[in-house]
Amino acid sequence: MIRFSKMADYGVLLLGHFTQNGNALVNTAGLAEQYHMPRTVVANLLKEFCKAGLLESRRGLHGGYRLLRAPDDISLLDMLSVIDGPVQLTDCAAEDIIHQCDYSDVCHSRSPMRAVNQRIVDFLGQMTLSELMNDVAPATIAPLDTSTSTTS
Amino acid sequence: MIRFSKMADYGVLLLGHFTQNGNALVNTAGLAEQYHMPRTVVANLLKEFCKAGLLESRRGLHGGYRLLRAPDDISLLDMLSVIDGPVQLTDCAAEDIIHQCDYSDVCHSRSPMRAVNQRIVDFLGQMTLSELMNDVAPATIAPLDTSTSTTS
DNA sequence: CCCAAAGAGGACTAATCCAGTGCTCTTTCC
DNA sequence: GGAAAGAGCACTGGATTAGTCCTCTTTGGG
Ligand code: FES
Ligand code: FES
Repeated sequence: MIRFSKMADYGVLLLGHFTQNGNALVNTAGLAEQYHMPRTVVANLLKEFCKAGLLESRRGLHGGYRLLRAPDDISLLDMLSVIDGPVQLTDCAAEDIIHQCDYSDVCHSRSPMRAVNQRIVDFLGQMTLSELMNDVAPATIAPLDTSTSTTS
Repeated sequence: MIRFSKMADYGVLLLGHFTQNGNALVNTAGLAEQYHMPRTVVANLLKEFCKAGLLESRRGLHGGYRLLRAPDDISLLDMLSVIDGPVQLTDCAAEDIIHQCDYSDVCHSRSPMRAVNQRIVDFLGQMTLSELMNDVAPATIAPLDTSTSTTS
């Protein structure tokens, strides 16, 4: 089954919460209780988002987290990248891979696969946190264009 | 890292090979050698594709596999489904899930997430094996449409 | 001034999943 | 009848992931 990690699910849920709280500070314990998730898991996730610059934190008594960027300036890709790392559907899908993989001599789909990967990355990058919370329908992903070359 | 399984990579590579061989029978040992993959792995993959109706097999001496459907009638989604199972980016992304997940009471992104999932499924479903072998550029994935509802 | 509440930063563990292996059975051809 | 090839499983070792735990720092309040 092709799936984001469970942590990513949690992460989206939690970040979603911050869009509903203005810029008030929200603490780990409260979130863990409200979303019935393990406290430690929530703590780890928020720490990661904080390091990645999606949230800002306030330590000490009455501390907590709040969004650092606007909900429509945070993409699904941003969130996923923090937790699941880059979208790299196949080994040689990474944009910056120059050195060929073990199968480059016999593989004829390197370039199309990279293009597929890029389409999905772009799509996830266009999907914002606000849209995720607003029940909108995502755009469709256009099929491959068999004559134009839009990627490297 | 968000990734298809390694087996899926192998699978695409192998199916790709069949597009270049007309309808000649190709056997496991030969493929394994040519693609320097473990014989057992190739065998397992081809068996799966065969069960799924993408390949047909001929047993016995001089047996082997060949494509059962035309290369432009086999989508990337077909191949991935056989090996990695359904694309279900989050637990509640499955189309047929009626019963709500553990977080449905606090989650506001169920519907958009399912739509995201569906867009990706559609995209993978449009990508054919021929296109994968022809170095074409995949279509773009259009951004979310915030007014129209194109999904359930 | 000291304590409690909260985040920071790691390391760690248990359980799950996946890639790869192995074996036996059946089919087919010569 | 024997060898080559696929069918059908069940299994294992290693990697990955979910979740835990502990200690340190920061902050505010009494
Ligand atoms: S699998 Fe790496 S070049 Fe195709
Ligand atoms: S996570 Fe299941 S309803 Fe949103």
